[in-house]
Amino acid sequence: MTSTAPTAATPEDLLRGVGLRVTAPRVAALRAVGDSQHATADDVLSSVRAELGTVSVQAVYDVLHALTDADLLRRIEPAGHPARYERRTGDNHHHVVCRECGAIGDVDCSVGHAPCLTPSDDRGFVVETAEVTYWGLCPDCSA
Amino acid sequence: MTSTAPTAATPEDLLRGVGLRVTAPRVAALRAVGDSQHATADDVLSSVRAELGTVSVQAVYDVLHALTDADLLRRIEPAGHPARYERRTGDNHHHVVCRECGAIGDVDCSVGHAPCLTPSDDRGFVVETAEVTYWGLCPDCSA
DNA sequence: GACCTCAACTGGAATCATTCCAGTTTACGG
DNA sequence: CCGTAAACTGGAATGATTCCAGTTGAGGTC
Repeated sequence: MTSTAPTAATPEDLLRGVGLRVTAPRVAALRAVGDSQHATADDVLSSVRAELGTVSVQAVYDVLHALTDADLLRRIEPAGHPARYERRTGDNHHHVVCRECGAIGDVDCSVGHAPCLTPSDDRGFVVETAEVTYWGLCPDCSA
Repeated sequence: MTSTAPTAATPEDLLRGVGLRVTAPRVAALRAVGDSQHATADDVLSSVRAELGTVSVQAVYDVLHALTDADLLRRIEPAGHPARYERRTGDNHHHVVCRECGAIGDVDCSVGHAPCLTPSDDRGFVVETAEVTYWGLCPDCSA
């Protein structure tokens, strides 16, 4: 039982919706990320293998890339920790990352309307996105 | 020797100031990072070797860690790119990172007083720092 | 100014997430 | 039901960084 959002679309529908072929690894991966918040590629690999049997490492990376490119998943890459994936896309929310174990929590943009979104001086860069990361210790590790 | 203004501290003074032994690799690394803004470990390795001859890879990583721990350097770790180091520490300024080449620019905190510094909901995490990264294309790569 | 000790350095092997490659399978439009 | 591009397989390679065991040297002590 997943989040009963207005978009209660099945993985199959989601894939078709963005014009991607419906394959077992993709369906399984999409479900795996939905079930466990902020799963790593390795987590996804385990889940998918548990469900389907033999699936190559490469397949999972391919799938995660395809889904990320199609905006069905969002990739989070905290410095010093393997990348993690989540289903919440589109809303620009941020993350708290545990320095110890790499655990991640979602944080909605506090000031309401994307605060730091425009740099004071863009240094000639064409800025596309702003990303806020909070670093600290998760409940478990701060014991 | 000439005891100059406190702001114009030599690498040697900086090292002694934080209680670190003064060694050739450290002095050279400190200078290398100061000269080229946002140098990678590899950049530093090259500079240090150009100055001193043979220096081990490990020595440079050790040095960069020691200097970062002592707050003489700040480490920036942009997702998908090797870590970079800078001399500006203490002030919480942020960075623009080029998606293409990994080039980095400094950005002072726009809204003046650390805007997103407190998450709306800390999820039980003990939050220590907030980090803002702007992603885009540098002047060269946006051509 | 020689001595001692632990921090710092050497060099080579190992790690880990991720990607590259060449060949095989499969979804799905025609 | 067929053909083809897109997906997947499995194994080797990459690249930044770290681990390890042994050697060197900075700087306090006498």
